[in-house]
Amino acid sequence: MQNNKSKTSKSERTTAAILAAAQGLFAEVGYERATVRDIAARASIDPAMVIRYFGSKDVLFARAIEFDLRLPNLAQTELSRLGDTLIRHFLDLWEGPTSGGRLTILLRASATNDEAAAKMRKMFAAQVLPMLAKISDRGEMSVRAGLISSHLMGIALCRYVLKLPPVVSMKPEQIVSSIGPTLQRYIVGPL
Amino acid sequence: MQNNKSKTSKSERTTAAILAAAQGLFAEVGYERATVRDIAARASIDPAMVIRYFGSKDVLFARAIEFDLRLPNLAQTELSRLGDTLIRHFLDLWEGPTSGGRLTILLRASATNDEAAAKMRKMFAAQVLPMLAKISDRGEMSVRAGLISSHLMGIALCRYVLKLPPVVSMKPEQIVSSIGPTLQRYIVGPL
DNA sequence: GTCTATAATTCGATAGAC
DNA sequence: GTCTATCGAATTATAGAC
Repeated sequence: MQNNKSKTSKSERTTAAILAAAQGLFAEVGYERATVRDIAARASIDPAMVIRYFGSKDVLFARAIEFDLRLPNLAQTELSRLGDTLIRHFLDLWEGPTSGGRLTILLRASATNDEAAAKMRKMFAAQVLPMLAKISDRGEMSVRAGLISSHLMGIALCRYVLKLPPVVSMKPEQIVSSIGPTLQRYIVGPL
Repeated sequence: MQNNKSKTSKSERTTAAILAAAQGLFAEVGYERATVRDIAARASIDPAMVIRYFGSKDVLFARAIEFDLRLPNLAQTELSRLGDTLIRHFLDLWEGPTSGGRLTILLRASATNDEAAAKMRKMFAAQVLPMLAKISDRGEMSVRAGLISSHLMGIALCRYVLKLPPVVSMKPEQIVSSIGPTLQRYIVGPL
């Protein structure tokens, strides 16, 4: 009959619903506490369908954290505003609708799941390091990248996972003006 | 017969062995993946003894993360060296034999376990905030504490949990000289 | 494609012999 | 105090009816 209003088949919509439900639950409670049953319930389908469509919980998890970072092109950024641009982009990433949830999943999981921690290290080596290497040829760029990543990951941890009150209630602009200068120094200043 | 070479009873030694094994496993794989059976195996005792001595896995976990922070007395520190002193003490704490393991347990677990996350928030409110309040009456001390905590937690996460190569291989003195000035600004500088 | 029923493990926790 | 045996609940995953 083909009387669906969209071009997506029912199975495609079901798959998407499962994935969305899984991302939500993984982000909220982590890998181990997010059961297949709970994911199915949130997607309003049968638990058996989750396995049917994805094969296993492990595969579903791998799919849920699958994405690329889309870092900003700092090569086109005014030299004096590198720090500001970096932290602003970071906040947009985490608080945007697309990747925010997946990043929270990954961060939460990487504390106990080695597959997730490995993905973190891989993203660092494959994306963060090259991005910084492009804008500066100062020495010890990997150390600089480490310092920057540490600060940014700490913000994400306190704001989105631990929910430390003062960090949660800070407005994005306040974060930018406070942390931007620090990142600026880590990029081009003295160590 | 009382022919033990030490004054500690066997039950006390067993309890200590269980607690040590639990701390090790909790630190390595987190709360959910550390099973009572594995903990017992590491302590070379029967799984039933774990429950007998501690009542439940939850209680055992609570005992494993039980400690106080012993923060430095910054009130006696030269004003210009507050940042240095803070990061140096932080590193000593994490890399020392006494509390390092427990802190790793707590950090790892707090990503997925709400009890652990609540303890983190409690430690922040009960110890970190008052410490900073003592040395400065500038405005927005809770924001300053949040910035400092974010950076420090990020270092711990990248160095002891995610094991990001450049952060792991940094020497303590390099961390102090890089991050000290940042913390100094977060304590007494402009936001 | 969907769901019921259940297999196969694994978990924390308990009962009771010794 | 210690260990064997096991319970009951929860988990992922599968088989098969519809």
